[in-house]
Amino acid sequence: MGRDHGPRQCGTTTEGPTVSDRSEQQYDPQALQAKWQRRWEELDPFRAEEDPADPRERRYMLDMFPYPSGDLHMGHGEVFAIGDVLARYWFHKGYNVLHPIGWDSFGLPAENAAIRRNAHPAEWTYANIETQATSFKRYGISFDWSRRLHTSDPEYYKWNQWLFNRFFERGLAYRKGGLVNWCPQDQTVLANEQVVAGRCERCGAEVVRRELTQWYFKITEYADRLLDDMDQLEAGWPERVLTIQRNWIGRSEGADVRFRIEGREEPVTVYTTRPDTLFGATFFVVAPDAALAEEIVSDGQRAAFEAYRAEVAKLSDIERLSTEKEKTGVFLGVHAINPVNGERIPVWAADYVLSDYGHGAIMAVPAHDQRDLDFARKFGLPVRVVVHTGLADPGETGEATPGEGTLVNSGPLDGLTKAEAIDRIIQILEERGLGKRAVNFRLRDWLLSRQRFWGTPIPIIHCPDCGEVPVPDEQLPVTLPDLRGEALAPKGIAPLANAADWVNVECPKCGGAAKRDTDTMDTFVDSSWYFLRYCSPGYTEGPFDVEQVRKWGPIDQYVGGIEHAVLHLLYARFFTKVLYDMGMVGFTEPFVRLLNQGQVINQGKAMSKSLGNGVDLGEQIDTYGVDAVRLTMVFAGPPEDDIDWADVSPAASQKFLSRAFRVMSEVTSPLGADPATGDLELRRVTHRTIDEVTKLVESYRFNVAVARMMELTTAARRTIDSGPGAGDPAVREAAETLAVLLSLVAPYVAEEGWERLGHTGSIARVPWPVADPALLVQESVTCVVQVAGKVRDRLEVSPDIGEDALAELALASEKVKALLSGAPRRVIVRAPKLVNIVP
RNA sequence: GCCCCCGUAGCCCAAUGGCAGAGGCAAACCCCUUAAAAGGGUUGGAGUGCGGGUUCGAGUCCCGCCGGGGGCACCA
Repeated sequence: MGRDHGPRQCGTTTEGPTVSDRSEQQYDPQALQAKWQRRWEELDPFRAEEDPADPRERRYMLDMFPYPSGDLHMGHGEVFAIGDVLARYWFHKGYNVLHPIGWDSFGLPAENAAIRRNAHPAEWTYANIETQATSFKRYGISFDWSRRLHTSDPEYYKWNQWLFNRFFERGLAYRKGGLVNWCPQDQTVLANEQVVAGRCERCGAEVVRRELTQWYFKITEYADRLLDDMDQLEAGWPERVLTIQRNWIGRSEGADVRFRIEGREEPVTVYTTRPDTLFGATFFVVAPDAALAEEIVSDGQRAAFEAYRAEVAKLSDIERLSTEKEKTGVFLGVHAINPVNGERIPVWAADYVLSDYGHGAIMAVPAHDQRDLDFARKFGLPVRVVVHTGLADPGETGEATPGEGTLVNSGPLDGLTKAEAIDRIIQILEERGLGKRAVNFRLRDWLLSRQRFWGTPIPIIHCPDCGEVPVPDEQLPVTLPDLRGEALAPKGIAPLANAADWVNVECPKCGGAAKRDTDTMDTFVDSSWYFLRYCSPGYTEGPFDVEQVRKWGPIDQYVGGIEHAVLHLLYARFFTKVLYDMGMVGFTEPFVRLLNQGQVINQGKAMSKSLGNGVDLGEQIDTYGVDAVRLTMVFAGPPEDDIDWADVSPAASQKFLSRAFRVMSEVTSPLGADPATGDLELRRVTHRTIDEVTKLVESYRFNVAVARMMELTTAARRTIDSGPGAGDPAVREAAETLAVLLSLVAPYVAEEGWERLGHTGSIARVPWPVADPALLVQESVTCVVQVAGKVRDRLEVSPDIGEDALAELALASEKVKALLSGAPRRVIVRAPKLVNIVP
């Protein structure tokens, strides 16, 4: 990008100081950046004030903190540019704003880099953090740098461990064995939320199932509240995110029904959303990996069952979940008894039943459930219609009939509708002790242990006598041992197990020989509460100062990508509720308003090395300047939309900023000139712009707000060139307004312009302009006169004209009269802008 | 398969149910200039994916298609 940004050498430069040195008014972004970055360091205009005596209303603005994977990229450029519009707006509005920054600095890439370079993950991590911090400062985001935090600092992750202990005490952190998602590439287990379509969310490798004992957070205990509290979010969160979370939590209502299995003492419970179809159950299915299957299989069928189970275990998630896959299964050689009609039905094992949903077993009603029907047809099992829907017999067509209808073949339920039958059968089951109403969730507990190094050690000591013993709070943090290079290489077990000195400890309870847990926490634990830490970043008595969080929280505005809909955002909501129950925070939802910015793509595709379509943020800034890049990000379209960098023009942004800068530089009226004496037409534009930009910023329509700033610039330019000229006080008013509005998006040029207008200090805290209502009223408006919906005439009328007067005026129009024969049937008047005459 | 969102000039995008165009890119032309760059200015161009409906009036509301994006997807 060999472009010269130095001051242009003008051939006409004269000796000594001159009044109109043209280079003086040249827009040189790089020079402004250097100058104002220094000034901001001195002036420190973005510090959040903790003083309780400060009367200003508080606002908390937060952007999702970055992972230090290298320098900032285009995506960061977008989020932070958008977030800064709101943060800076709040500064101008006179709020006491908290706008912090930190780093989500634990995670796998650091570890992989360390293995490659035979180094410690911290070296790579903290070097990248410094690079990003420098870039952020250049990018001019209004951060309070004094609150900076890094989750990989022991001062931070100590509190992950402290919180883990609290969760453990409350039974919300527990260990259990079972089939888990294993990423063979990253050599670690994953939470359900981190598996997308059977692949690792991080690296894209196909996930396999493994039987392992792991730590979990009991997020399912909060499933109901996570769902119900979304009512609080309806106003401030995008509907899309709420829908994704609702789907993910997946609440369903139905009944638990107890079936006896021949040869087994205890009845087996199944969950069904269609208890009304109980009389249509013709077989029973158990998940092959459920303990129940192993237990009840008959001797004669055991070999077949074990072979089947082994085959199923080999399948990857992608194969197992494929909708094209034919149903498979094996008869277990036993029968279950239908509790309502005493019928004997065969028990099968099949992998379309999941061991970890409901009770790992189902009653199969092939007539009214497609999956059961597919299975029944494959294995020749009977199909019995119990809900008459008017559709053809599923046994014949292969199409199950899950819809509404009238119950048949169902004893006491015959003749009832589906809804009536559900209520009735639940009543019958409850009376006879055979079942009860039940609710189920798709959400699973959060698997939080990871077999990797660069994360928070789980503060548990395994003692042969005492079991799982938490590391006492006063011994926290459990810091990471000093492992580097090859020692971190994934071997299927946690790297921490390699540090013998670290692993072998005394049991805090009995003093006997014991071992530390060698897993680390999912890094989503770190980000589940960091927003609370910012309120008191140096606090040593707990994860955060409860009093400070009470003052700042909850977060008024959160900005980040939608990819965290069921990851970070769900986990953070869960943590907040637990902390609420612990009495540590006073709110149940952490983020009042959420904005999901889109992605920056290029030529229709996500940027990637393999496509070679990457755009480098630093290079864009070098070429066009920070302000132009930020303006391009904000102006490209609605913030939620993706930005295709091939469709936008940072060069054009730079041109506009140059124009705006010249307007601000050319003002010749003195500071404090009374705008009331200035050009009325320009004043109207200025005040209309203030009014509109204010509303547009508050409703996130930043791209339109920028368009209005462009119009104001054009209007001022015109007044200077072909109106009353640069000395008119209205031009000063327009230029000063422009500087403040523009400072949300292009802070450098705004600061410099503000200074050239004769002001001192930073523009950042200058009060937001207020539109004069008198200047918003137009002298006359154009009224459209339609006949039968077609525009036939225009009238210049007073804005406060009455309906009757306007109608009269419209009917008096020659053009209208020419089209009317006789009295109109109807006249619709929307004063002062429209009259529609229906002939 | 089910659910959600989006289709407006060549392109990115505006438009409380009320004149389809605010802004930008690109294009063409003009001014400034010895020339170019920079700068200033002017102009043209869609009837809103398709088909119905409601309404005095539909880009906007309703129904059905088509296209694009996203979520869930053996969750009983």
